[in-house]
Amino acid sequence: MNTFSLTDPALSEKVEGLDEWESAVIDLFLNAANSFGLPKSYGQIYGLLFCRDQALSMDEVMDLLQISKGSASQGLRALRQLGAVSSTFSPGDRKERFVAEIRLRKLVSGFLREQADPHLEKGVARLKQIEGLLEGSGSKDSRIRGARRHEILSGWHRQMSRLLPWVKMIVGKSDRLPQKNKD
Amino acid sequence: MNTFSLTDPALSEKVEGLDEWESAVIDLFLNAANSFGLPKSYGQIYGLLFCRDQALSMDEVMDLLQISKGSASQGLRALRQLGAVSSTFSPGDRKERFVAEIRLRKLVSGFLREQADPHLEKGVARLKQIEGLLEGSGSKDSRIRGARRHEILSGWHRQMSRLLPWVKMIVGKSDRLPQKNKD
DNA sequence: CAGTTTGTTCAAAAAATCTTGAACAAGCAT
DNA sequence: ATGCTTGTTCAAGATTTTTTGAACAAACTG
Repeated sequence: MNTFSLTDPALSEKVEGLDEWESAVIDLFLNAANSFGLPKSYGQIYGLLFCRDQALSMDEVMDLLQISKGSASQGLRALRQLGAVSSTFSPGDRKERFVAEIRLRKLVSGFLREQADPHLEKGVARLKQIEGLLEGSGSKDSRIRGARRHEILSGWHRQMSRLLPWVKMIVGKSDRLPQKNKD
Repeated sequence: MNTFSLTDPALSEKVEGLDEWESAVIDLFLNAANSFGLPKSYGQIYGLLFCRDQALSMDEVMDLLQISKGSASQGLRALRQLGAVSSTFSPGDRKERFVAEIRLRKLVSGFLREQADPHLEKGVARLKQIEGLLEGSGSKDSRIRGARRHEILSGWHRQMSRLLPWVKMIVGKSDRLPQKNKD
């Protein structure tokens, strides 16, 4: 299936199957991933797939981005978990192939589902823990102050919980004016 | 003004001026800071100030959290920059004292202003750069594909730009029903 | 079944990030 | 001015996170 030998010396300079604009897009996503708290390699992988029309195999991702097997494997898995890439098995080929999800709404809601929602849930637990600690030690003054803070945090939690669904709705809906989109 | 000597040996065990619930709240913010991509110490500092009614000096922050001068100084400066803490100079005292901003809307809008807005601006530059690169090298096919991707990215940028104002509005407004708030 | 191909895992190396503390600057008080 | 207090800076050290690649498992192939 592979038409050239794995040890072909002519291959050593075959790097850079990327157009300039593709490198720029990949770099853009690298930076974006960084500021979302995701590893740079995730951004690179997503960026590469975003640029391409056809699905790429893990090998191709490794070659084009010059990253290790481990990074490619872990990155693709995490991106699929986030809903940012999906994979297909073309029949008659054992390779799994990957494409980027390009609907912003899907990306955002996947990100929120995986990152924000868990934090909100842990928040509930934390608030209960603090509530418990309030009975314990400390002066009466401190306990009153603690109760106030607990209320504030509960309010924040409530507001954030209400915000997230709005975000999911607003993004991908082109404001609120109905407008053709191919979603 | 300071009633005890700086070298008072009785002070060496005076650590832990924190109630249990305060430690829990500080830990909560430590984790929150982490997931927002901010250093843990920023979270600790904010958490401590959040717990307290009176403004604290940098020294007090250092002592109570057991962090270094450098961390305290940088953390407080960054938090002020984010609008998460504000400082006052009480007359007759040379120390600067800090309090936490507890209005969620202020916190969110400060965060967005400092973190999201700059990225959107850099995004514009990046898009223009890609646009330029599209003229350059690559097959005609590639250039068409690149132009498509550029459109998609522009659309995303537009949507994110529209989203942020909504977030700033929704948070702190208790849904959209008018309701008394002391902002 | 032995040999391939494909993908995962994880411990160790590399890289990025955060923290520390000593040196420094600025301003007040004596 | 001299000494004290307060706060900043930044290079070096500590810590955390990410990447690598070799060993492994699974599934197909001939």
